[in-house]
Amino acid sequence: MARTSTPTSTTKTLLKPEFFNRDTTLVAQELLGKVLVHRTTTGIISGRIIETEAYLRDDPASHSYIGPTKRNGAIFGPPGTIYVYFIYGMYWCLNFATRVEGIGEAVLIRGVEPLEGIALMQQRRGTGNIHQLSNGPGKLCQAFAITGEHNNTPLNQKIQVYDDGVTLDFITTPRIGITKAADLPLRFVAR
DNA sequence: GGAACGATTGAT
DNA sequence: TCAATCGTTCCT
Repeated sequence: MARTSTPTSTTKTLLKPEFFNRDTTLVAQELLGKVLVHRTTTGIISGRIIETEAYLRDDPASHSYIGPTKRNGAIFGPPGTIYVYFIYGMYWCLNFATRVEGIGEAVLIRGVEPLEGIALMQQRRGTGNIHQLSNGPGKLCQAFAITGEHNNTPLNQKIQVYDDGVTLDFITTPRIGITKAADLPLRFVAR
């Protein structure tokens, strides 16, 4: 993985809610290189974020488009609020709400590079292939043991994101798996 | 109350 | 290319 810069120290700074209280596209881009952590009862699982997508207001592809409901309420929560939704009857997907409370925008975490807890991820995913552990939104939630119980909870409780000084080059593409607003360049993938 | 569909994945 | 699988949404 190409890195445009490496950490100058081992400092790990937890992202504050204010990080998410900004332009959603910018947040999606800047989350690349940050480290996602889940402190589970069986151990710490972590990985570096390498793929994200932005979902905006007035965006037909966004779950928030229809306005606040019981399902999507977390998207309208305070910045950094965790939004986990169940999809295709089988998988969970992880998002972080952006902008001030009341604004329905979020960033979908689509892929991470495994760091800590790889054995736990392999166990949960049922494969030993490192490259198949968390390279998709449903896969990473399975690997990280992230489910609906985490929906609509604040950042930095059991699930955290920290900055260790790494920034990643990225490319921009249309979002995956959507039929509405499918042309918008709101997917960001680390090179 | 019923039917269609979805920000996915893995097998065929 | 397609089945798995079920909560949400939308239509009647």
